[in-house]
Amino acid sequence: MNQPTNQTNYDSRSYRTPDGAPADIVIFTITTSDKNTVKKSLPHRELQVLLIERKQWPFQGQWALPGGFSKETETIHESARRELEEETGVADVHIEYFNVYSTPGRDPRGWIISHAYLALVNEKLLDKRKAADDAADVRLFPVKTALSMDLAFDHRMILQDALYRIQQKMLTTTIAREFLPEEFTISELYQVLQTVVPEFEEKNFIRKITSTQSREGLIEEVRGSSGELLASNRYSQRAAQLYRFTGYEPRLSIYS
Amino acid sequence: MNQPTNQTNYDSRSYRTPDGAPADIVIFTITTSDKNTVKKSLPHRELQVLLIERKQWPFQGQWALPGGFSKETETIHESARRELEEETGVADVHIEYFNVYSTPGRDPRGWIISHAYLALVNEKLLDKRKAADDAADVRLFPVKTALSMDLAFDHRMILQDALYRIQQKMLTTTIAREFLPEEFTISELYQVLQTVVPEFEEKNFIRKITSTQSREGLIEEVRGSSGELLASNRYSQRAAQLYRFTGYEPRLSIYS
DNA sequence: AAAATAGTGTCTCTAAGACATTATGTG
DNA sequence: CACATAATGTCTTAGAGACACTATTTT
Repeated sequence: MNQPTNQTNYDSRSYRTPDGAPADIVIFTITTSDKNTVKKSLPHRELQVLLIERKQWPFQGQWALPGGFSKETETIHESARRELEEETGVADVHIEYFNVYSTPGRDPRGWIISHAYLALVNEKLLDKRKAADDAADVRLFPVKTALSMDLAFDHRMILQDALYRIQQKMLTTTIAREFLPEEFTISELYQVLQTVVPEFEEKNFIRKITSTQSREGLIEEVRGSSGELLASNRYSQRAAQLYRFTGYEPRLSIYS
Repeated sequence: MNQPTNQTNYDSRSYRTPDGAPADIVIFTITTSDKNTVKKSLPHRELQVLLIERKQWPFQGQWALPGGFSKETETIHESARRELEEETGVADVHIEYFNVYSTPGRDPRGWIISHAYLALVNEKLLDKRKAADDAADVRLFPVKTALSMDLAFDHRMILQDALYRIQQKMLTTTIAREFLPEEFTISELYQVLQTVVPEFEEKNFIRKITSTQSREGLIEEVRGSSGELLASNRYSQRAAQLYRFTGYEPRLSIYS
């Protein structure tokens, strides 16, 4: 690309250069499964991560984060999105960059600098893929389980860092929406938050989240065509008010 | 490093590999200069960024962020710290990674993936360096000025992203401490916040920051050996109470 | 009626926010 | 005494936090 003329004495070949710049992706989803209770009840939810079993050296037979080498003609971000689509069959989901891993020796193939992304994929979207190729070498694991496994490379650390990041983001942004349908009940939202951040606990959550002044329109009631409030009884006998995110993202500050 | 034996058919030389993985560093500082008022007064503060003038192709003669290629034997983080120390003469300051830049063609020297760090350096620490080598090719620029300049590579965008990040962090963490002495007055803290985030405005700032319950020990009064409160009259006739950060970092949440 | 979730009533306490007022010490 | 910053007084409003209580619908 536009090589200048006075390229006096620069030659990249005179330096040792990296052997690759892959993107690795921590793909999170939340699975839901019905509790077998007498009545309708809230489902059991669990935070899962997608792993693939390596077929070749190095770390053959071990589980690893999906990922792949980026090409000269794309940004690493594009590489990550491509990889995500290959593994899950979905595009246009939340994907964000969070760290780089470059400890010497982290990859026996050479000097390989890994760029770690995290993606949040709604279970609904993953289901399609599952039907298509139910390969035994691509599986969802509960995050807790994955963290106790002997993963390839430094992927355990990457997963740990990703978990920390998603927990932080879950409480400070509205990414919880990625795990929810467009319209959801307060209980669903609360469950999702608790699934990702087990320590999160707010008594009177419904009170806080719906108080007008402070939350100032983070979520809003869903109304029908004639303005009446809409509710759902997916999870309970008594129908619950449906809400949706408004698109408003509060700015947080420790000084106000 | 520990090459396994069954390295069946992997050869990194069969792929196109990157030509370098540098770290670029956005070094922020806040300069203070006395206003010429009749009485003692708060100084004028300005957010500055350190730039260096390029001596070679490419972008010869243009200003750029300090940075350098990372080596195979170090992490990129170590590379960034090394670079920071070379340019400023200081170690052990706040430095954090924030993004990667990999748009094809961003560097005419080839496929070069830049890792962007931001560092916060106290003006006091930079002064030492200034005396040592006052090279005209290393200078502080007000951030606003730097953003209007034609910087080398995609450094304008990197600077823009770094500014956004530091503004966010300034309000959600206690990094303001990096720009303050150990012991500071409420006005100093407020000034630093406003210097980095001009939109930040809190009437009754002193009330909020010192109210016990909500801030719950973010800062604390400085006391002398016999327990008496210590104050400073650096900036005013009436001495102001000195405070220090406690080390406590509040966890923020939009849901509570 | 019991189960399971949804939502309200009510109370106390304390912070938020606004704004005027007072305090301090020196050129 | 005027200047420039520091800090308090006072008032209103409203949320936070806790917990008991009521509501809804199906098996």
